[in-house]
Amino acid sequence: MDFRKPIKEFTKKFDFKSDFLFEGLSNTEKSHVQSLFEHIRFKRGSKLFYEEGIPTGVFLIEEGLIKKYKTIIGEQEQIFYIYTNGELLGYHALLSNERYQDACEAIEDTKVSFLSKENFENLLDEIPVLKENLLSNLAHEFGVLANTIGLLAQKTQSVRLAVFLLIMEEKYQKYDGMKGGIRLSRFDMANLIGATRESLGRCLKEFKDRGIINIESKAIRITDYKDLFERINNEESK
Amino acid sequence: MDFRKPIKEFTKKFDFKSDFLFEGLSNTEKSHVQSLFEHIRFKRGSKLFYEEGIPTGVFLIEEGLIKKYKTIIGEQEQIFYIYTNGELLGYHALLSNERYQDACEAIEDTKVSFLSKENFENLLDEIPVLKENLLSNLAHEFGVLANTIGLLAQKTQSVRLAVFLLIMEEKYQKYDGMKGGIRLSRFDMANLIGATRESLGRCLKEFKDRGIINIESKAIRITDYKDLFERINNEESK
DNA sequence: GAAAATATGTGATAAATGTTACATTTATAA
DNA sequence: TTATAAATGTAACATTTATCACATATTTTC
Repeated sequence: MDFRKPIKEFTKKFDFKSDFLFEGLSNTEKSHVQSLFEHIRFKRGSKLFYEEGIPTGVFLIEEGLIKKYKTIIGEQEQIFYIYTNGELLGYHALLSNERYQDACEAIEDTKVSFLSKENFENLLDEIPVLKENLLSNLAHEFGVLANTIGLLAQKTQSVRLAVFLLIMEEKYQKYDGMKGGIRLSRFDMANLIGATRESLGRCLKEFKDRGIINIESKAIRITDYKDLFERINNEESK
Repeated sequence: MDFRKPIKEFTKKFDFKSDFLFEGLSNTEKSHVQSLFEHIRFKRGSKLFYEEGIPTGVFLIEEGLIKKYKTIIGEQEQIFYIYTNGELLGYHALLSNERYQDACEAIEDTKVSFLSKENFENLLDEIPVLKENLLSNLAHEFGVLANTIGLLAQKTQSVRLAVFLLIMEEKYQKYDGMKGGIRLSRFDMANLIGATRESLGRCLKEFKDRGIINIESKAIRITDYKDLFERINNEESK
């Protein structure tokens, strides 16, 4: 039995799906949008924007992997989303006329198409369907974050890890076809699932010992999708 | 020293602030909006709408307390927001032309002003500032949910409880001036902070024994704001 | 390429949290 | 009102997770 389909169905709940934003545009409109893009590269570790920074425009990821995070309470940072190829980011601040409320940093070398604030706002006026799409996307994102809250509030670490492995596998699949496996830093990974680095390590080791995943020099590959998926669905909560 | 101000500053991070939605409207517009409202009551325990239900309109809470929750994975439900007086709810599904993605249930007797889907959509067309306000509010809500994710991912149960006590105190303040204290069921409270009912009970007891809160027949009152607030800010994370 | 800094792995231990089981209180319905 | 159900409190115990203290890679910098 193939678990790809039910897994995809499941991971959808944690996907912003912002790649549908340009759906419903005519070809003329699409190429108009295309013509306004400016292509920029970000090296691994560099930031696309900072918390409290003044919004400059939006970024469409051509190829890359980007973490979105924000400061909670003291100085602790929390990653709450990973973007990859085809996703649009940076529009929240523009839509609400506020400063950036979170930060974005490339966790792999990234190519983006940049659209300046001015061009973006013009486009929104010229192409009404774009504004509609953005609105429905914002509403959809609301559900994704709610699902994440539920996951963190109700599931044990190993289930949380199982979920994020499935999510990250798809992200890396889109990013580079999983050529080099999942290569998130252990810090980022622990942060994502709300665990300490050490606990995450132990969880990973257990998965490895059980033959669920394969780890070679940090790169993780899933070998037993069935186990991960059943673990998520069957395992009782906290 | 009064802790009210810094506490308010802090709890803002967990507040949807949807009560600003009608700001910027002229008096004529305001009374036009008013005229379209239909007044409805919901008894404690009754639902305003269900997950997967077809959106009928939006609800402005006149007086009440409402929990928003959704089903995560199996049949487990997760509460991720509590609405009170002055807040508008139910517009996500309308804006995205989807079914309701979550459910809302009155946890205290509630009076709402209901605006039908049709009237709501007409208003959005007639009063552009309303659409702008909704958009910025959606972007703001995004940040609130991200903060909640960080709280659940990084803080211990007792810190999470401290935060929710401060939040809930303000909600009840708006609802009935804290006349009867915080009266959330232990189930809902445990669900909100991502704990079991028993662990929550222990935490509450500890707070009570330390003189931080007062409990009389389920109703909770905060007696030591300073302690709660410092607990949140000083206590190291998980 | 060597040295320093950073990231990762691991084990012992402590602390936090969940589980089970049952008593007690409070709400609900007949 | 009484009977019944639901919610809450509590304690012993099991499990999960965090902390601490290092050893060992792996990267980065000069």
